Amino acid sequence: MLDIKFIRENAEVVKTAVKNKNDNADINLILELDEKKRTTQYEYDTLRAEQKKISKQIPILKKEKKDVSDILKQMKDAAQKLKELSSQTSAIENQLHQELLRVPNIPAENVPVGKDESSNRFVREWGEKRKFDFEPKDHLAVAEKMQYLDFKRSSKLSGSGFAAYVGAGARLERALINFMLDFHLKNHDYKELSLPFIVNRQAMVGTGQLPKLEDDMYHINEDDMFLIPTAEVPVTNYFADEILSYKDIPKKFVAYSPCFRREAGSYGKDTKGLQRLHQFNKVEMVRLVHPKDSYAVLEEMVQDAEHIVQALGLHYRVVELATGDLSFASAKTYDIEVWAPGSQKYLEISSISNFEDFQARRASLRFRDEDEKVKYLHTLNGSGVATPRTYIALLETYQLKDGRIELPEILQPYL
RNA sequence: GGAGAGGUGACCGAGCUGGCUGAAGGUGCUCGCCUGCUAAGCGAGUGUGGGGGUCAUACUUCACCGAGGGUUCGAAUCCCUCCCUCUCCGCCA
Repeated sequence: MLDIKFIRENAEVVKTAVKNKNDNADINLILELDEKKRTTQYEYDTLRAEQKKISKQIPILKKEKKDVSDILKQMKDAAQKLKELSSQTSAIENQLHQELLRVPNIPAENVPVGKDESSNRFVREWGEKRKFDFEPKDHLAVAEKMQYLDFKRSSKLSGSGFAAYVGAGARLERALINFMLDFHLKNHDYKELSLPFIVNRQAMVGTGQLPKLEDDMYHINEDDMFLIPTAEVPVTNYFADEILSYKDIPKKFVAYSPCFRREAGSYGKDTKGLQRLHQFNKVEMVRLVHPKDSYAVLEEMVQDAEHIVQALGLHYRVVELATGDLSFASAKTYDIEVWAPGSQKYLEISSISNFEDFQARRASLRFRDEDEKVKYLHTLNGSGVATPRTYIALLETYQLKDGRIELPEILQPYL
């Protein structure tokens, strides 16, 4: 969420940002509601102050045995008027709040402006595309030969968009998760969290999935709860509504979770095999940091994720997202795309974002700084990394001519 | 699911026979004093959010005592609904 004061004073900046993000939030409506809210509230505050003042006199007058029936009568009218004003104010306030929750975060200054991923900026790459002396198969073909996956049977259970990992194939998936968690714990000094995979509405609002992206979330009607689309949600909201001390930060967490996404409106788009699933596993990094550090930390997190891909010996490239490709809540995002030689394309396996104070404001994540002032934290998160597409890259990169695969040494202890 | 207890400021904890309570006391924190250093001690200050006001302070006002309603001139205090925590019982693993 953006600060209403900031919007009030920088309306044009915000409007440009909204446009660059291909969003349609109505800033004029917000300004109007803000104005209206302040007027109504001022009226309420003034009358209420008067009411309190007079109310305080009543017991004193009574003590002096004076007649207060006139005052009481007059106060009754004031009370009625106050009731009206207060419900008016809260109605406006509510509407304003709902509108504010729909305003996207402002892209950071150096983010390339552009309407979609075609404007993304290449940052760097690592390794190179593996060369084969035979025609490399795609991951589905490899998986079939190895009997790692069974989509026919998973669809019997849950329809399309779900995977069944079988035998050594299931083990490889689990190996990846454990390897990545251990790697971050040992080499990057993260603290592991294992949190609920089902969260309430407030948590989803806190990280910015709601209200805009509700259609893409799995909702449990009976309890008004949601299956998490990423561990970012429970982990980031972990300290919601608290005021930490500057001594308590930075926080550095890594968490494994399954991720549930309805992927509404993405039919047929790169959905083959493991590419796009309604349920997949991911190891997520989350940082809660002092505002002055967040951009340095962003760079660090990209490298934390890169180290994983490097350890697996997979060729990848890093791109910086253009404004139009940034997510709703993000101010700046890097993607890591791994090379899948069988499919002959790069697959996004990690998205690392700085949200600045956007999520912190929604979830009320604050800290008391050295100067005693209460400030919003900056939040960041990044995949470290998502398993299905890493799985694809592994199968395709390490396949042998005879159809078997030879996985990197570093995974061996987990297999 | 049933019975009981409870949810108050960064934290702990009073108040809960309605007005003098934004809220005692303590801890923590900040500043000062004291101390050879450390610890202890002494003094002062210290809630969050919004509005008005100011160059900025000052000042002023409103909201907030789990959430939402209600009663009342006036509610942390009374009533209703819901949520959460703890203890016991039941149920399932």
